Amino acid sequence: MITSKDISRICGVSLGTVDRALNGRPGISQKTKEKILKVSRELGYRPHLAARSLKTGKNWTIGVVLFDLDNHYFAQVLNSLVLCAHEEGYFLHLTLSEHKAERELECLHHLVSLPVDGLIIFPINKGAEFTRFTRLLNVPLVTLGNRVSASIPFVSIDDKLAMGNCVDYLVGKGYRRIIYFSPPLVYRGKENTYAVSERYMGYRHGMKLAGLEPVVLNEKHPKSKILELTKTTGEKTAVLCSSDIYALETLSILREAGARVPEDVGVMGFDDIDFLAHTSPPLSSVSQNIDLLARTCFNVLKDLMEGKPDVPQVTLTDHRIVQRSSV
Amino acid sequence: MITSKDISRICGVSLGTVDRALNGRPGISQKTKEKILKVSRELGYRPHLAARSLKTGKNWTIGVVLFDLDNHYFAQVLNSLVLCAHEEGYFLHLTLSEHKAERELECLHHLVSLPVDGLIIFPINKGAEFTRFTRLLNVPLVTLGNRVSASIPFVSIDDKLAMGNCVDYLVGKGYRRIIYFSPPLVYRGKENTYAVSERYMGYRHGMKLAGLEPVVLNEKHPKSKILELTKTTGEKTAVLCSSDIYALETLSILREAGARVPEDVGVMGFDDIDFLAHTSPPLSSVSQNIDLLARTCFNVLKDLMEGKPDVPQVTLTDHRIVQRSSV
DNA sequence: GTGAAAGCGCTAACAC
DNA sequence: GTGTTAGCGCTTTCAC
Repeated sequence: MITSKDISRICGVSLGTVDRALNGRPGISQKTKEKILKVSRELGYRPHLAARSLKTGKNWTIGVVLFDLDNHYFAQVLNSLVLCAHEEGYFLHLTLSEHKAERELECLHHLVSLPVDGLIIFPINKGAEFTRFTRLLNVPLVTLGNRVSASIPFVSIDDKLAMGNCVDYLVGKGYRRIIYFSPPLVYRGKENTYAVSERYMGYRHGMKLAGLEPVVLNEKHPKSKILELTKTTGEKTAVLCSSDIYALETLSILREAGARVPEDVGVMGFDDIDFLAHTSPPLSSVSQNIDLLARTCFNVLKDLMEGKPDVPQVTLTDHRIVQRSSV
Repeated sequence: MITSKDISRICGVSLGTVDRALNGRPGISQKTKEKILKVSRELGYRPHLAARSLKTGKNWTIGVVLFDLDNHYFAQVLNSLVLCAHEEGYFLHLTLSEHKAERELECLHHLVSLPVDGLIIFPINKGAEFTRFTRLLNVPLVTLGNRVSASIPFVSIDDKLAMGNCVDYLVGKGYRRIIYFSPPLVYRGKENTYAVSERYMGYRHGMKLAGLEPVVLNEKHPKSKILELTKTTGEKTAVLCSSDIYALETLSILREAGARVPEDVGVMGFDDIDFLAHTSPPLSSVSQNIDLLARTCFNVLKDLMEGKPDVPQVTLTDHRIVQRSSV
């Protein structure tokens, strides 16, 4: 690697002069400047960014902690985050917690030690202890999707409202039996399930308003239960899923059992991952405007990094129901 | 942030002693060691990794350049790469080129300047000039999927062989008209389409061996062409796609037109992204064992970083045909 | 307009 | 066993 010291030696000038040329600072003659720039171009000089950061305290790096990229939704979010960050000159350091609470803490510790200028996480930890932990990190941090506490900035769609809208939408389509399919209860209590809970509350609330009886499905192996619950009863029935992943699963189970969607049973997802238009029938879902979500998240983080006062603790972005033909 | 200097001041010892305690080097009494460890634990001391790297020359960071995460296949690869890297103590710096050749060069420049210890890229650039460019970076580099030149290590499945296997498989199933659906020609020439070309050659080769006439489809808006080509002709017909993305598109088009899959037309994908089991009918495809691919890629890079001699320039990992019910 | 020197936080060689 | 020091590559202040 070629350093500014090399340049200074070769050009027969001091380090200060090299810096003036390279970083466009005043106090240098046109002639020496050109010479230095020429030499550094020829030698392919590139500043050692870590060394620069060490000196300036600015890293131009954001640390990201997700649990995994299995769910394409997170991959889409990550994709948008990389792009937003890049527009502002930042780069991303990516870590995955694999749904392990302890691992998430390790990831955060590591990122802070790098160091990074800010953190974006989709947290699985929760509670007062984790809040204290994040405060001790002493790095601007924004949470996505799962809220941790009132003191940690949070960006998401309004999951509760969105799921309530889904219920309204289904009711408007004439459904009277709306079965809610959400993740197994195993995770509850252990993991941060804020988004999951919000969506569930939205469902409960919507059902209450519609005067309908909630029916919840959250087995690990839901096949028999789904088939039992969706047996034709004369009432128009739909399975409303807390995530597209479950909607895909439901669709497979129903198809295998020979049930027609949406004629016999309606199915609706949530998150609107890219593939839904290609299922049969194309799945209706709730779209999150991921670009906006990522941009908002990044902007909040930027405000925090710049020390702006009164950064909102909660920022909710839009959602909309995507009508396809599964309900 | 709390530094080793802080610790040394608080404990009333020198920096050298703090370092001996913190990094388990010999030449320190049990007593002072314990004291230093206790204090640093209490203060939540974390070494400044960038400063350490500046001194040691080892960064424990791998730079990654992908074009995007839209195709879930790349998200899955990235997921596996993060996990492999983590097992060996490495972290990933992620950049996206968005299919822009110039941007890919920028990403590489940036990553090298950070600096990183190694690079994993899914290249869109190609040719001698790019080969020279990567050599000048002077950082161990492994390419995934798209090969650049004989001098740059390359890890992938054997795309040509795999696509040839697909043809054999379809022929074995009685298909006599096998239409190949691959990306629009627009990219050819501009972008590195090594993987795409290999797959295409595998198709041509397989068809030749089977004594069948190749039919290729690569329009940007393939709808009318697909419907025309798959009109029942008495011959058993399948659409073999160069990527699952196209298979999903084909499936949608056929469904919309009322064609039955696989009764009227067979469809087969390539890459086996997670969702295929959930389409209707579930899509047959070629599975890449992504974990193995990622691990292999990382191992090759590790060998390069450790300066091992005779690191293979080409490493091909396994593939297998996943039989579902679309053909 | 240019040079010299200090220092970011860390490690490691050397002195005592 | 412990302290001192130099230096990784960079920026920045101060002196000339």
